[in-house]
Amino acid sequence: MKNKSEIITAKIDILQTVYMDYNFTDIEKKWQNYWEDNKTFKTPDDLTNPRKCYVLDMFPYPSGAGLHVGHPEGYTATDIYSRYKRMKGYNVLHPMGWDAFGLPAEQYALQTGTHPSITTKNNCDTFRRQIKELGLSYDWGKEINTTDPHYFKWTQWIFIRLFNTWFDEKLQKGRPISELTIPEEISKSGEKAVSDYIGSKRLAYYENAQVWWCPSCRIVCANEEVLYDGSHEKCGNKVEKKNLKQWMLRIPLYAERLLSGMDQLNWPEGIKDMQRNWIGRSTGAEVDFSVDGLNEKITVFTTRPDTLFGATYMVIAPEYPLTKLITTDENRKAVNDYIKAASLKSDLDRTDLAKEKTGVFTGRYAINPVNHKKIPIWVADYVLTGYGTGAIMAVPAHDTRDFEFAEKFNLPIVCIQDPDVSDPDQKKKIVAGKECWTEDGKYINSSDKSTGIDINGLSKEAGITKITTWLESKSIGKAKINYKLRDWLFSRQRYWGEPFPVIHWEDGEITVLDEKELPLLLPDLEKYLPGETGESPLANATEWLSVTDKSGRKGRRETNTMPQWAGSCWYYLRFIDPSSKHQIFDPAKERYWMPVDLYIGGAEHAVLHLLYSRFWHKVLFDLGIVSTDEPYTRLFNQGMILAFAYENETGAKVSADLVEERNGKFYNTATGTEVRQIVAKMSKSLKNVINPDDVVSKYGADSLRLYEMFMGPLDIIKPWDDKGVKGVFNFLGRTCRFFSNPENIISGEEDWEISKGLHQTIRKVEGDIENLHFNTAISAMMIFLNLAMKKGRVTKDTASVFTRILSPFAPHLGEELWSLLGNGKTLTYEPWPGVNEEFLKESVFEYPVSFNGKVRFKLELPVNMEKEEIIKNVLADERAKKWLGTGSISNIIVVPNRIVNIVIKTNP
RNA sequence: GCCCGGAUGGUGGAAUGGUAGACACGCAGGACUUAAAAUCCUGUGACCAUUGCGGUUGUGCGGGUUCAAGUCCCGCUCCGGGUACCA
Repeated sequence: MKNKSEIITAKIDILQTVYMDYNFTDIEKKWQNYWEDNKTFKTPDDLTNPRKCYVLDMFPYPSGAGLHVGHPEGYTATDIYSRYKRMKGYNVLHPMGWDAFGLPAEQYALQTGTHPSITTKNNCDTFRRQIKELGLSYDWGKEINTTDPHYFKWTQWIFIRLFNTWFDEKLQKGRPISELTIPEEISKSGEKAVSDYIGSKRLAYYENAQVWWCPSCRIVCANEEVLYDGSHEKCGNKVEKKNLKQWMLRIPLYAERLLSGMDQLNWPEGIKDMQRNWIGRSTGAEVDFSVDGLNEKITVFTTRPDTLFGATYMVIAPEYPLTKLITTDENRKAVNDYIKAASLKSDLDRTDLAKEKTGVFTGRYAINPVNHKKIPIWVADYVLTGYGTGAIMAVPAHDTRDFEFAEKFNLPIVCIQDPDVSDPDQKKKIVAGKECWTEDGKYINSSDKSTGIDINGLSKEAGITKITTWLESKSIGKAKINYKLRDWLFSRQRYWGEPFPVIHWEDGEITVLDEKELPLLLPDLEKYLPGETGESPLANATEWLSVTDKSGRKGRRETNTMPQWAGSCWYYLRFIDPSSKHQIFDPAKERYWMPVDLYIGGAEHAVLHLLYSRFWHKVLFDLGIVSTDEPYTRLFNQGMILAFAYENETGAKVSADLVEERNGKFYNTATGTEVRQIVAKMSKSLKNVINPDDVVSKYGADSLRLYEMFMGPLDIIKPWDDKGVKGVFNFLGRTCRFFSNPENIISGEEDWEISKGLHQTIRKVEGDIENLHFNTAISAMMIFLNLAMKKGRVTKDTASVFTRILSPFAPHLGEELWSLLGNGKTLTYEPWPGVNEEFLKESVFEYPVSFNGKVRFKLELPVNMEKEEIIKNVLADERAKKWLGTGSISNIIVVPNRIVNIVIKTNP
């Protein structure tokens, strides 16, 4: 028997467990289990629904560190969008998988002997668990893993297609190699010439390439990975140049298609610009300079052939093929030393404007075709082999870096453009070649009797046209479009990557495997260490390596593996039909789901991944394998999430666990000195890494999701602030307590103000989801909750509507409230509430009345009032008289339902 | 150097050329509590005035367009990211 007070306490306890507490841990577990058991997010098989939406995340590399708070940012955004689209009646494809080849698993294998596949599996398990705990609505039946042979079989299959495709420049289209016409003079020259010709057309080719080699990682680095100081981005050690046989892909052939395809895409303009700049199209001309005393010519690319008369010297890159031939004996040692020194510098280092120009004279001269003048040929490392022809003509009078070089080495400077400057002294200096003039001007000093060309007095456009036509007529030059984009180096000397389905035969022939032989599996190895010479670890797999064909010809498998890009170039296609055994995917499904409607990921992939992926997609499109020309219709880049970090007066970083806050200031607990709070990338060394697991256990997954969306616009860089999580946690707690309390839910007619607020909220949230403005959507829901709490009660219909619009953001709480409202099953497929315009109509508007642009008072008037009436009412107001004072009205602006502005002229 | 972003209270941020600072954090005060936490209520750009009404100023800096500018234009500064002596 209990006494009275005990009974009361017990009652309160029950009430609290029923509706007073926001018990997120139980709620989230319960609904995650429900979704899993009921396969709630299984992708619909019905391909007749015309409304489809393919929502894709950039799939993660499953690192050993587990999920980072940066991951859920994009994942939550796509999840909200997916859940919203389901409620809008769309068939939604929203998958997740693992980009699991890569260096860390291999390095771990080197250290411990653990096979990378084991490490990878463990990491994937951790990632999957963490992602599931966030309540993300992925169809786990569509999970893929790039290291799974069922997956990389098709990566190899695509490689074979790249190998067997050539680009028809006339049609601007990739075509099967069997459709390549061999020119007669080539077929006459024998089998070798024919196969060389075919090889020169394939999109994938094998060639000796000079590459950056990191001796520490024993890996070739892409140019993009070499840092300013010549060190490797990944490990920080110095890299060096090395010649290795490499697989290359001819991506520049698709430059025009990659450029024009972007016009119709709904991508951020900044990202499109970055891709355009990376492709780097420039129009100009190629001009041949003959070399004095040798039967050779050097071709240069220039965007300004009109400045040929100002070309007073020529520069070739140290790696230029003719450098040795051109160099005279007396200059040979200096040139050789220079080439050696240049080979140790990174491109960034070589091309840094702030650095002192270096170069050596070859001892040889070239002939300027416009005036037959002899101009010296220099070698300088600021000219790169990768761009243009690896040789330039220098016009020092009108190019600052050529000018600097010419001044330093005392080379002639000839001004050929009339400078448009008012200062006569400055003009004199420029014309005399003592100062550089980089703007345009009418040509001077630009004619020659011996060649008959004269462009003096012409403007830039006319000059370019005239010179180019003249060069073409003399067959010493031609108009040319040049691209910055280079062939893509597509092989790595690694173990943990897709093996190339390629055999090198003893007679020199290179063949690809037959489709039936795929997948070509990785051999099991005991040693994962690559050779010091640049040999891949696969060279250790002696049994796997050697092959013999039917006629007894011996061959060796390719030992390079594909880069990590390979698997991520086409994964969005496999998600469509991941278990397909005998084809890459079912074409009917591909036609239904493609293109990807929304693709969200980090801006760090703005260029490389997205460009490579678009390139593969276009090849597959040309071959009729996919049905769309572009893979991703709409792209969005989330901004990085940073964290607070601390530094002392000298700028030295202080570990976050050594910092305490007192009265808004921060102190180093070890030294007692004050430190400054800054915002920096999360890193182990700063001890400012936020683990999503900790946030989930403290506040719940819904709070983590909501906070990541509430922090600010999705695309900006923003710092994580633990205090901020409390704000959204409070909101969810209030929501839970308010809507789960039966006393607050009434039947009958809804209060007009609440209805109005509710429909405003539906409209705002809907528009904001479409535009990915999740922060303001959440704020709109907070405003509604504040209103509802002020009013104290809402109808069941209102509760039902609010629960549904909240559910894409906080799905666990959404489901819980939905079931408390008496619904038996998930709200995933419940219809998105419609907006009733009746509630949004206003009868009055509170006009801000301003005088000379400054708002002075407010006046409520009917919305449909005529302008004249409004003016009359405003001027009749006592307060207007005060602000008019003694001034006279010169104008009155009335913007209906917006503002009234009275312009006053002050009387003296 | 060039390209792309960005700069709004103590903090994160809001604002179709039309009331700057929504929403939230933090802070201050109050209620509840033995107390604390939690929760709820009120206030909160700065300056001046204050009994009350209120006034001045304010979106990195300097100009401009406009009846009206955080927003558009021109010129800068600083910060972040990318990066090719790109000929």
